[in-house]
Amino acid sequence: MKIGYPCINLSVNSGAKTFRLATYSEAKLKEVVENNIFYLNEILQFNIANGLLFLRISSGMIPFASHPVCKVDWADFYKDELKKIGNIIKKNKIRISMHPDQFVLINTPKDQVLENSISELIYHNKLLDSFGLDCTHKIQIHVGGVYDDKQLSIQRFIERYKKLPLKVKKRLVVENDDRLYSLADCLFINKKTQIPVLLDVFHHKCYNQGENMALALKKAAATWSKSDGVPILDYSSQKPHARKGNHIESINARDFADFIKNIGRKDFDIMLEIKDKEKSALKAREILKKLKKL
DNA sequence: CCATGTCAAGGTCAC
DNA sequence: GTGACCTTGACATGG
Repeated sequence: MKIGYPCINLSVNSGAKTFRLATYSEAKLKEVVENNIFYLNEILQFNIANGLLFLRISSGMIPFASHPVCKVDWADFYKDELKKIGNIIKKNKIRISMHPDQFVLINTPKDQVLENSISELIYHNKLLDSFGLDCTHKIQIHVGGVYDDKQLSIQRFIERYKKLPLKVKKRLVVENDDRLYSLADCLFINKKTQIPVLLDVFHHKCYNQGENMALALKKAAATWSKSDGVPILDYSSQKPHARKGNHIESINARDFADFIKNIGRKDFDIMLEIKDKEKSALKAREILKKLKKL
């Protein structure tokens, strides 16, 4: 069982940079990418030192990678640096995931949105390929919008998924959300496409079809094949006194321990979507040690 | 130097 | 109708 956190680390100087489209230049892109690769290594070193073997890499690694303005063959230009990072990841058995932005919607009715989404997915896959990582390193997306007709929108997801490049399909997993598409919806899509279902534990609590957590875990895990690796979970909890769906600032030790008791002997890698990032990830590791899960 | 409006991209819903 | 929210605030202009 690996514990991870998303994109940035608040203990080390994360240092990742981006810039505005208006100031785009090839030189600027190269400067920022070089910077981002350097700081990714800093985060990896922190993780290795602290036993955090799961990491979500920011989609902003290569700014504008999928935008027409970007003519730089960054994968080739930085191939040695990217391979070096990949070797560190592989040597230390770290698992990587990515989560494209909210603009990636393969079930959209709009051609332009679909085109942008596919370009963005190809970029994510290319980055993971550039590290030399296999397809257990996943890209997670949501089903998308409802567009006033949920059944039709699910059907569109299925058809669009089938037409994606093979390598993208092998990396993609679909995640239940907190309002529109539940675990049951994702499982239906899995039946038609075999896409693995990533269970977001918090979203499942927000929106479900009555499956208790133990059953939800079992059903989601069953959609992952050997080549997909250990099933991944996203874990968070409700921020007290905030709007439903807001993520908590720091992990609640008792809730997490209670949750872990549902998983039985099954293995999962857990991504903590919690505001204080690596701090909660370290706490989670301590809790797992006490429960003898590590 | 610092405050703050704005940033490639979508869609939903609480208010 | 607006704005917060979603994996993450950071950039850059104007004062």
